[in-house]
Formats: sequence, C-alpha cells, structure tokens
Amino acid sequence: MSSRLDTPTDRREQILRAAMICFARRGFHQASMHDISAEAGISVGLIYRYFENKDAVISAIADQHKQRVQELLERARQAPSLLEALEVLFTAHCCDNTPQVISAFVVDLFAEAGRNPRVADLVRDVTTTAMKGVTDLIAKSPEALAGMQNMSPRELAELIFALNDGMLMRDVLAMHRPPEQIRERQLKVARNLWRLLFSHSPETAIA
Amino acid sequence: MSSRLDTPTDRREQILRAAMICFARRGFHQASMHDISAEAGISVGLIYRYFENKDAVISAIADQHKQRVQELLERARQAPSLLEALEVLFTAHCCDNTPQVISAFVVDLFAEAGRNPRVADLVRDVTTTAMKGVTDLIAKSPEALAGMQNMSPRELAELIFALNDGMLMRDVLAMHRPPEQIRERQLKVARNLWRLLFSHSPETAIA
DNA sequence: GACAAATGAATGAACGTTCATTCATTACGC
DNA sequence: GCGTAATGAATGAACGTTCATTCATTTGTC
Repeated sequence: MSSRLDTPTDRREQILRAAMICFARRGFHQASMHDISAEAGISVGLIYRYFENKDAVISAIADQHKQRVQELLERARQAPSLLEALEVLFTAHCCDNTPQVISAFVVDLFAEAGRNPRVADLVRDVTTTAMKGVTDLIAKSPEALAGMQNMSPRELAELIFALNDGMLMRDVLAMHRPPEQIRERQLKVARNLWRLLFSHSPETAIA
Repeated sequence: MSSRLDTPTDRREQILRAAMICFARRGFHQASMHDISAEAGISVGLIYRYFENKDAVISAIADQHKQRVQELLERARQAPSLLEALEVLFTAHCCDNTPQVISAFVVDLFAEAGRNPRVADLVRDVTTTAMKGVTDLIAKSPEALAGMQNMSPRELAELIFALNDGMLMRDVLAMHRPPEQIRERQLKVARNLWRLLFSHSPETAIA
C-alpha cells in the first residue's frame, strides 16, 4: 500500500493539514494531539516522529501561513490594476481552497501572538513584509499617484491592512453563512474604500 | 477588619478584575482557575461561591465588555463633532484605565466567538448595537451629510468599525510599546480616514 | 531478518471542580 | 455584659478527567 503519502514531506503536510483544521475548529490550545491524529487518520505517536512537540506544530502552521501570505502578495502584484489587486487581497481569506476556516485561524494566531513572543515575532514579520509589498504596489500604481489625496502610500497601505484585518475579524462572527455571501460583503467594502479613495477625481473613477 | 472588599458585589468584581488580567495574559483557556484565585489573592473554592463554573466567569467578563462598549458609545455620542466622536471610538482601547490589556482580550474574545456559539451571539449583539449607534451618529451629523460621497451612513459605519477592529488586532503585536505611542498611531489612522472622507469638499476639511 | 514506519496503551502533570473543615462574626438567652 | 450557639465566608487537599508525551510493541518493505 504505497500511496503518495509515503514521503516524509507528504506526511508532514498531511499532519499540518489536519492540524490546521483542528486549530480552526477548536483553537490552538483546545485542539488536542489526539484530535489532530484522528483528523489525519494516524496515531498520536506518529506526530512526534515528524514534530518535536505541539509548539513545533503550531510554529510550522504559522510558517505555512507566512508562505501563503507571500504567495497572495505575489498574486496581487500581478493584477492588472490597483483595484483588482485590492480585490485579490480583500477576498483571499474567504475564497481560497480552504474557505472561511482561515479567518478563525488568523484571529487565533493574533490572539496567540499577544502572549507568545515567538508567534508575535513571526506575525509581525509577516505583517511588515506584506505591508511593504502593498506600499510598493501603491507607489508604483498610476491610479494611486493620480487620485490620492495628501496621503503617503505607506499611510494608505496601513489603512488597507487595518480594514482587511477588521473585516477578517468580523468574518469570524459569520462563519455559518455561505462563503460567497462573505466574499460579496468583503468586495463591497473594498469597493467602498476604492470609491472613497478616488471618486473625488472623476476621471479615475471606475465602479 | 472590614475593608471595602466585603460585600458580595465587591467580591464578584474583585474576581472579575483578576480574571480579566489572567485572560488577557494567558487567554481564556490557558488561564486556570488557580491563576485567577492567585491573582485575586483568594482561594480557588471561593470563586465557585460566586460563579457556577469557569464558563460563567467568561460569560460575566463578556457581559462586562458589552457594558463598556455601551458606555463608550454614549461618550462618543456626546462628543461635540463627528471627528471628535471618531477619535473617542478609535482611542478607547488604548487609553482606558486599563491600557493595552483590552486589545489582547478583545481579539481573544473574537477568537472564542469563532467556536463558542454563545460567545458568538454576545459579540454579535455588542457589534450590531454599536454599529447601529454609530450609524445614527453619522446620520445625524451635519459634517457627514455635507461631505460624504455616495455612501450610506450604514456603509460608512461598517468601514469605521472594520478599521477600528483591524487597528485593535495590530495593537496586539505592539503590546510592549507605551500606550501613548499606540494611541498616537491610532489617532493618525482616524485622522487619515477623516481626511479621506471629507477633504474633497474643502469647506468641511478641518485637520 | 533487519530496518524504519507506525501504533496506542501507559505515564504523570495540570486542569476544573468539589467538599469536609476552619474560624471570625453575629445572634441570642440570661 | 457575658457565654454559647449558629452562621456562612473562606480554605485547600482531593477527585476524576484530560492532555502532551513516551516507548515497548507490531507492521510492512526490501
């Protein structure tokens, strides 16, 4: 019985995928190693062959999140317009392959960052990297240069990120609703922000 | 030796104050009843004279938070201008009598809401009430009526709330920094939002 | 049969919760 | 006022449970 789950790397990812589901469902500290092993369909002990302990699993999950954010940023960078880039950023966490699971996880990640310095460092790292990326995105965008009021790209990026995180937090309260609905609301906010940013110079207004 | 900690009400509040500190420090589920009793300077068993169980303590803390938000809304309502009302809302959680403790707690509260339906209901309740309040605040404000682009008070309130929650999430990453610094950054964002909202109609621009 | 992969019962620490017990305070009979 | 009985706030050791972690054992591969 030699499926594609045989290499150590695949096993690690299988465990991380299960851990992600459990963490999103019950939180970092309420999800037990048994929960994770059951979700992955393996034994408890096997997890300890691939991870030193529970904290290592949490760290690996956080690293995975960092990678995901960087990929997202890359996708946004390749969008044809700033508006579309913003839409990519705002809807990422409600239409990814793993739907609204992500919001719950990210909020939990921030909560954990509030008390676990190692997690805090990683989240800070992700945040500042992403912020720099979006700042560049704005600085290089012709729309922004044309329409923006006396506000630096940096300040605008801060605004966008705060808004995005805030929406994400709100998503947690609506986890029972269908993902498309959440995505729709998310898009509406992104477009409102857009309107706010550029509607005063009618030539650049789009929607 | 009859201090002011003698009445049952005071005891309850003493326990809740300690619980709040422990929850902010370690999170709802990592903070133990022993932690709380030690922080309050009483025995474990005594907590169970005033609260049925740990969940009841969490619920009471959540209720307390609801009250705090309502008081904050009242204070915002009495501000002389919409800008000042916004500033009250945006800086509340970093300059209250209990400083940045609150951000960590609120983020944790949302995280808990993601998996505990009872907490979710309460947080939703607080959120919608506060949102209605701010929507009214905007609808009745002369500045808003004058300057706002084609955006309803409701949509604007949503934007403000998302922004506020997002900033709060970011605060968790800066818990080591002095509160005034956090407050300053918070104010800057509020003023930027303000600028965004109204600077295109120069007569209403203030800052 | 040798080696690594995988198991899951066993371990002990930590947790929420209970409850028999203590003891300062109050109420009462005289 | 004084001695005694009753009270209930407060204690913290003890209980049952859950958890992360370990490791002797089994399974599978070559």
